[in-house]
Amino acid sequence: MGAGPACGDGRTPHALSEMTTGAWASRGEVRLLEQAVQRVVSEWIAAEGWQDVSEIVVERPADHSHGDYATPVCLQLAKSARRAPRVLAEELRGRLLADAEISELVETVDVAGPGFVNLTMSAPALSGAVRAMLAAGEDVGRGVRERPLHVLLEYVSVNPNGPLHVGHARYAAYGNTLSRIMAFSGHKVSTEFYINDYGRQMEMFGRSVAARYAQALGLDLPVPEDGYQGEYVKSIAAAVITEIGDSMLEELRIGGLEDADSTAIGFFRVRGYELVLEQMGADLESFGVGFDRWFSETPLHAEGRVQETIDKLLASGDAYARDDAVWLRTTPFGDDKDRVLIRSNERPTYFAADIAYHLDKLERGFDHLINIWGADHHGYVPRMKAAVEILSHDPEMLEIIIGQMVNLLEEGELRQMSTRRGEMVTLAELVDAVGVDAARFFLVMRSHDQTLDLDLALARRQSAENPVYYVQYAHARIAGILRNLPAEQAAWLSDEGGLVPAAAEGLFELTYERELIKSLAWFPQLVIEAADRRAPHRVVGYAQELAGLFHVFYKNCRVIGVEPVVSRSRVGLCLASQRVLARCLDLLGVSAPESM
RNA sequence: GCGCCUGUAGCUCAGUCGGAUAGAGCGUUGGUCUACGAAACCAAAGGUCACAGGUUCGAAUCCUGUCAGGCGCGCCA
Repeated sequence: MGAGPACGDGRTPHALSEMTTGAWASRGEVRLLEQAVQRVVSEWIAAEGWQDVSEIVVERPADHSHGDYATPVCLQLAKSARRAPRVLAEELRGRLLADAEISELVETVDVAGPGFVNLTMSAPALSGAVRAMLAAGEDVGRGVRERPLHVLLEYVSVNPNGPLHVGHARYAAYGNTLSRIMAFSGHKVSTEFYINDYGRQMEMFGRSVAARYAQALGLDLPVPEDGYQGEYVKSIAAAVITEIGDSMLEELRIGGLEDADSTAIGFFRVRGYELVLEQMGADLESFGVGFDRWFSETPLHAEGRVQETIDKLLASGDAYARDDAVWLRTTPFGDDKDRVLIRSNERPTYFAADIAYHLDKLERGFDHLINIWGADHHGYVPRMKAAVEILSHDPEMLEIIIGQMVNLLEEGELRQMSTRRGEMVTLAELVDAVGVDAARFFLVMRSHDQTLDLDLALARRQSAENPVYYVQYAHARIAGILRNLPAEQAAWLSDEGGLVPAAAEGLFELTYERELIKSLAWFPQLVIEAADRRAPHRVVGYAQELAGLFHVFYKNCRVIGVEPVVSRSRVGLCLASQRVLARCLDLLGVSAPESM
């Protein structure tokens, strides 16, 4: 796969959706029942000569009375086999029970409903799963890819002309969490912030800083009509004054703000954006978001690389001149119209620089490029994908993830944000209000293509009831339990391998234990799904489910003061639960407290 | 007008690429700490999955149309 014609459904790039398994599973410590069932079914289909089904579904039924695993495959096969689903299900049941591998892992195999085959795990399968998790240690759930990809993930990427607001915070949290998940799932991920430090918006920003600088020194230069009115610009101007005093004032008095190429305006633009960028880096860092590289747009222009890229496109015939401008031929690749690279005033467009940037990415040899953009840029997607396809000849090389917006509410009232008017709630303010953990958890809790309502007043007031604490509490609770184990029991922890026997009387026979183990055993697959579907919010949902199952288990199952074998195995279950919870929180960039 | 995203409980949202009786949190009501952490647990109430057709053994999920909301449709970035 990978080299053939595009066959993706547009939601998952086919290059990334190859079959994979968690490390501890693929090492053979646990033979996943699911895979064994799939094997038996496909052998059966081949033997009978039936038409293959697209995927042999083996799922965890929502209803526990339907067993631990279930497959509806007989319903799908009925037509091709020309036999009643329940008859097929009975035959499959026999085949499953006759299989050496499955019979060991399975307690019961039942035919139910219109033709489902339901399986329940055997005690050895349950204890084997826990033993394998403990053996994997901190790496439990880490994925191994048959073909790991080196992915470049670009996100946040804004004009450095103002503080990051909560909309940016969402993309920062999403992108950072995604990078952690993809890396943990077995890919190699590099992250990058593209600094849009060039162009008209930045010139306007430079003028705005200059105006505030002049004003602070008693020269009445008004901030331009389309300039940046926010208070933070005054702070920047003040910072500049402490650095250079009034040494730029005279030049502003003479030259004013009009000439963008003047040394004064240029100075304020550059110094202003450096200060903003510094703050951005600090804010992101304290938010748990770091980048492998910060890539500045300006050198692409200064070093002539934008022009080189355009020349290359002209030479290949993908670009052409018309109406005093230069255009890129993007329509053959699904765009509505061709796009301008060089304006009739001879200045290159933002798009032209972005192409040069993406050419740079391609030349660095990544297998796959991912950009995360806000919904307000989605109209830009077809031209960018067209450009990368022209450069790479691979329509799937670039994947653009569109994140929907954040609606900021205050007591249910919508608050509009505008960087230019300086009306916004910043990332830093959000973190001050609710803390990093709650902010990150909340921002990735929902699917990225759902607009997110964030009520600041509510978030502030309910901070003690935030769902993040539910998960953190489960982790802290386990830590507390293990910390307070009596000496004899505490000694068990030094021999994790000996905690859970392969089989014993009373071992994991309660529903609470079984449900918890099943959920834990699902984790490696959850990681793969969250990574391949670019869906960090699944990790949140999973962590909540797991925490809930642990709380119920703990409420109903004594860990200490029961049969030694049962007691030891439950300590093992606590330990495995704690590790998986800690890993989930780590993937989300949320702390896993030992106590709270 | 065209394109993208969305429409599921009072509110905010999940829903394992088409599976069995649609779930969670918050909110509401009522229970549970003289054995390991009550930031927890248990129970109750609450649904025309926007609407109408279609595809099939089976649809919240896929297709078509309608309605509603958000975003976009520059030689701005």
